[in-house]
Amino acid sequence: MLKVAENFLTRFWSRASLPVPDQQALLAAALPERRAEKDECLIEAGTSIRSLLVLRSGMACAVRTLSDGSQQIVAVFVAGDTLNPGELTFGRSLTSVYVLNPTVILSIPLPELYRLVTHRPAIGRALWLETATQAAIQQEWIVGLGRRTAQTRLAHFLCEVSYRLRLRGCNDDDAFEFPLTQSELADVLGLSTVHVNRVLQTLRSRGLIELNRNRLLIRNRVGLDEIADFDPEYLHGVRLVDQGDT
Amino acid sequence: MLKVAENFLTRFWSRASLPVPDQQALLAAALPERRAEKDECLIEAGTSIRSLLVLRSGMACAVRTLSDGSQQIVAVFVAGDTLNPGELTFGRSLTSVYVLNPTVILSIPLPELYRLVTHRPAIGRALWLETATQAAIQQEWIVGLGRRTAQTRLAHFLCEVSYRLRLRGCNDDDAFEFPLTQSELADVLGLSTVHVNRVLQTLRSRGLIELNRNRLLIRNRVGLDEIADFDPEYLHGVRLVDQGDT
DNA sequence: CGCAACATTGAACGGTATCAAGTATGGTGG
DNA sequence: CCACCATACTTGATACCGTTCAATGTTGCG
Repeated sequence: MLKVAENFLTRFWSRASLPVPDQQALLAAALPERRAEKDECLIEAGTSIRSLLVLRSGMACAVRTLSDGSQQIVAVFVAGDTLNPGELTFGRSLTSVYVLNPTVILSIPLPELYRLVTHRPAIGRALWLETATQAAIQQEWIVGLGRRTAQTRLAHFLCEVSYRLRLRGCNDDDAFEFPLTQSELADVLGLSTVHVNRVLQTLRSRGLIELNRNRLLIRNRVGLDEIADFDPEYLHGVRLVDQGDT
Repeated sequence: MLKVAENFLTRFWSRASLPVPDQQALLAAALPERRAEKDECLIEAGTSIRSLLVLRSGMACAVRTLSDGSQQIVAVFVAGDTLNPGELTFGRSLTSVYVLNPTVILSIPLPELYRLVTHRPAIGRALWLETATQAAIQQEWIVGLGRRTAQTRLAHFLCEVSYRLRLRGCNDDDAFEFPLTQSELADVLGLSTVHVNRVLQTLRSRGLIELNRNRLLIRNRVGLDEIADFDPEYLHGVRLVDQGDT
């Protein structure tokens, strides 16, 4: 009974990635890919949504700005992520999305997308799954912000980004491009830039990481996982669109 | 063009609540409603999901327990909320869900649900929307945990719960049942129980709220909204199942 | 009545913020 | 090629918000 249900579930959700015909349909409906540069604003908070955005390469982040001018980054996106799967359902965006380093963006206009979702239910389910995956990541951030120390929080974030890049095949060894400034890290972790700097240095002095000029090298992954209290169970996303194809 | 798109969107998502025939189909597929008492565990972390759970009345919360024994509550559910819309897509739960006060639970077995979703796409979209709504609430919590003071965080949480209850029609005046202990509030807000107590008292002494014996009375809503930095824009959920019917 | 859970209070400690300099680093125009 | 500037990073001193520990008060329930 349980076995049957699980098989059915696997077929229903198609965990690995969207079936190829559905992917092709999505790509066919998309506008031509376009590049975006660092600090470019892809989605402005409060604006109505006109299309689904997919990050083909590079990184981006979603930011909330408070009335006192402080900021909190509520999501970081890597290649392959969908930038606004949940916001589609609201019709307007609650956050602003900014580019962190040079990226390539795929854009699918909403009317086209809704037509696709209607005729290809797997696409709708994939977007739902993507929404749920990002929600799971956010839950983990809540746990960190609420109950973990600055050091654990930072280490955990580095582990998460590394793991997510690896899932997408962008991170073969333990070194990768890491475009966030310390000030942006502070806005991710709910810390001051000064404290981010100090915590980074303790991680460096313990031989766990190297970080400079937008590159992160994990020297001791086991040690980092250790102090990060990192368990990747919560990262079971789907690849909406495969990376390889054009 | 924009107008057309928005009308289409409204039809596509049916914002208010699920069409009546779909609701009836859901209710027909559900097991008989059952009661659950305080502290009962509805979903255990790490367990595989067997059914969709809907809270018909009462309150519940989703908890993550860390390796050092500390806890973080990552979601609070009120009457009408779906307890695991996103977890459906994973097949297993990342959090434990506990009952906060006597509740009534509706349970729809997964195989039935998938059959329904296949034949009634509006149900799948409603669950997607519910997932996105809960994700939006979690984003707001991230902002609070990262960038707001204890006082603002607490006030904001009280405003949020009050607003959500009002959306569901469970909160006509400004007083309502509020079953969370100070220790549970601490686990929501990422604070110690001692500090929750002190912040509560400053809110009381300013004449903003009264809270005792599981009842919360908001004496000065405007003042509370003020220090809470509360903007309900992020709460645009859907009622998956109306409250009135049986 | 008496226990158990919850709430309240005080004192001392500590993690992190804030303020204020100072030091790379990289890009730009002359 | 250098002087200049902006941005990012580093470092120290001080203050505060919130924690921890410990004790006491309160409420409700078997």
